Amino acid sequence: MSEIVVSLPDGSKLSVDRGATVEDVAYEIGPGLGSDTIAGVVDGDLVDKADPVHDGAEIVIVTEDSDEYLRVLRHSAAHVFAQALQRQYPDAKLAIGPPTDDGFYYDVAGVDLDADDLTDIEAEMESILDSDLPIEREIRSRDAAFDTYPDNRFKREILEEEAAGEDPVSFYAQGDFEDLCQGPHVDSTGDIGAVTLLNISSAYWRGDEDNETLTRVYGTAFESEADLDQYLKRREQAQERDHRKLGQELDLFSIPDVTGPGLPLYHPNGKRILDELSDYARSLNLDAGYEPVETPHLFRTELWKKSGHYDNYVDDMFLQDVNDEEYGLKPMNCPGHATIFDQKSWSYRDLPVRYFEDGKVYRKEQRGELSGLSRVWSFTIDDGHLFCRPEQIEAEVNQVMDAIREVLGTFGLDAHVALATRPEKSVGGDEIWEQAESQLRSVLESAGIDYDLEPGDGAFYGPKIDFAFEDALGRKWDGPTVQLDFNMPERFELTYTGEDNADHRPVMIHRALYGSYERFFMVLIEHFDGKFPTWLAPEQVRILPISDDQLGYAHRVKNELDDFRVSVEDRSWTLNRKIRDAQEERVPYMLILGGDEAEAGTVSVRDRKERERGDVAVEDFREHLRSEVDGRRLDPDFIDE
RNA sequence: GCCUGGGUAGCUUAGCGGUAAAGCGCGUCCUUGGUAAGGACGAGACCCCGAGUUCAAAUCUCGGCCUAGGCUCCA
Repeated sequence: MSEIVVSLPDGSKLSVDRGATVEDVAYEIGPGLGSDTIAGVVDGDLVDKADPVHDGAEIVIVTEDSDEYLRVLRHSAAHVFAQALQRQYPDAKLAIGPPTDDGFYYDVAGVDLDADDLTDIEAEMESILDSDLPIEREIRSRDAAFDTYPDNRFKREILEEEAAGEDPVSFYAQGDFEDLCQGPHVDSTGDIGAVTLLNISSAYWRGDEDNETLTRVYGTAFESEADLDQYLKRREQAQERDHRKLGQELDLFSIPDVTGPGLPLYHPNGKRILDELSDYARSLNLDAGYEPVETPHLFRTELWKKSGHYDNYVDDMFLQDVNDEEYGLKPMNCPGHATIFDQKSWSYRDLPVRYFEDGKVYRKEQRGELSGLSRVWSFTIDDGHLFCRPEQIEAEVNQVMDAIREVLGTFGLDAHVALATRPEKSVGGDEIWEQAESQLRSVLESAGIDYDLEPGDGAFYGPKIDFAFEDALGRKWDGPTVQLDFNMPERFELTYTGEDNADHRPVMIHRALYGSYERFFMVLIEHFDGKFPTWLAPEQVRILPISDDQLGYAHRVKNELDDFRVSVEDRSWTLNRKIRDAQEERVPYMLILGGDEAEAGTVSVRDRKERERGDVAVEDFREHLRSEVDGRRLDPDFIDE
């Protein structure tokens, strides 16, 4: 019998018989591993342990201790859901039910479910786990597979497309249930320690909005009840951090019905934070050689016809007739900035030219997409555009990346970085695209940044580097960005005079350090759980007199701290009550003043981390505050010292 | 835009055919307190909007608006 060679995670090679399965490989490595094998990863794909391996394959053996094991277990949990559903709703048509990053879902048709029904299904699932049904792989011919699903067009479609040409195909069976499936699965339903169904929603068949809508049930599963409880607890805590909830509780912003959807109102507390963010971005931009500009909110649509946005996005623009002429609220700031650039002639010596503006834009996003501050109709971009010579791209992008990384560092934020390259429909020649993409890649690599390559995901006008943040519920949102643009300079016929005294086309770079203030604010609220660093906190210090007798002294202390956002608590409450209120509002520092302090001319400091220090000179506290705020430090650290 | 839930005092929610209830917040008074809720009294609601069913609608039906979770989209 001939042999083939496979490679293992530690880089070693192993010879096995041709036709060997994943499980055979595991036994070859060691009998203990062989018997523990649940599944395998072959060339990056999760497969059943009974799948054959091929010559040169990279093999990872999956056991109960592997990272992939939870995925396998959740896939099996999806089958258990389907089994339970079919028992209670025999007419339900199963479509597809894969594992996800933190659970599974199953899309089904032909049932009318609501959230209350999930309880019963869950109970049925529990009983399937208790029955500890063996999960067995069955190989069936194509014809037999089609016969299994005489009236389930989803499964038939999967056989025709995903499993095109496969014969035989695999099924997995457990008790009274079977499902067309590639696997892998755990050995028995009893191996699934804990399951729960989380919510019910809908999805288009194959994610195409022209297709029918299926009912999607989300759930998750773990090896043990304890793991599940921990997950549910963490999920609950995350919901407590939701920026919409905190925005309400901390009086930061609101989006009332009367103002229209996706049109947020910033209250004084929220606006103070936005102003600090804006000042910070402005100082970074000024240091980096940007010049502030300002453009109006309303323009002739002429401008967007010229930029090309009108053709592509007219349905998402807010338009208005003025004296029989069409105007529109700006959906982008770049055409305005390009037009400023175009108002005079430039020498190559002047480049790069860099403009920035906190520019409010208006986009009529799909109604179902609006969500708190994450996706809105009116938002402000910390928008910068720079115009440079092609050979300056790398240096400029580098500078922008440095600024973005400084911002992330200041807030202690993590972001996913992606390089998005040329899409199918694009403008600009091959040469400039290749040059630009390689410059972006070289910036990322020389900075040692981990990034995902997203081929074909660039804008039609140029490649880009995007930074994405996760919200409290684990959803990803785009934030800071650097985008090259070969289109706009062309459309606006922007030029500069080169050394050769001829006209040349500049490259335009769009960049934002935050993305939009709205979304960045959302990220910060959730990231800090409302406990903003002192420099951002709407109220930095609250003075709590123990009784009304100290009110006079409290106001004198406030005056000594008038560089900062300080208030005096003058409600006639007990000290405990005052502390509780300040604590719940996440005020970084409380100064507690009683008779002793008033007499000594000192203050007693408590921070929101519940640490205290008495007998502090106001002067010392003020100096500390100055350095903490100017240093944009993350946590109140007076009491660390 | 699509699917499924939901909209009741400033906030969080209960009530689900007989015109409204609680906690917090707010106001007044008492209390003047030493590191996370002192007490009493009081004010506060076109029960999202419009139409329909009914002797009677916050409650049932339909439409609209807003909202939540997905899906689709995102210059």
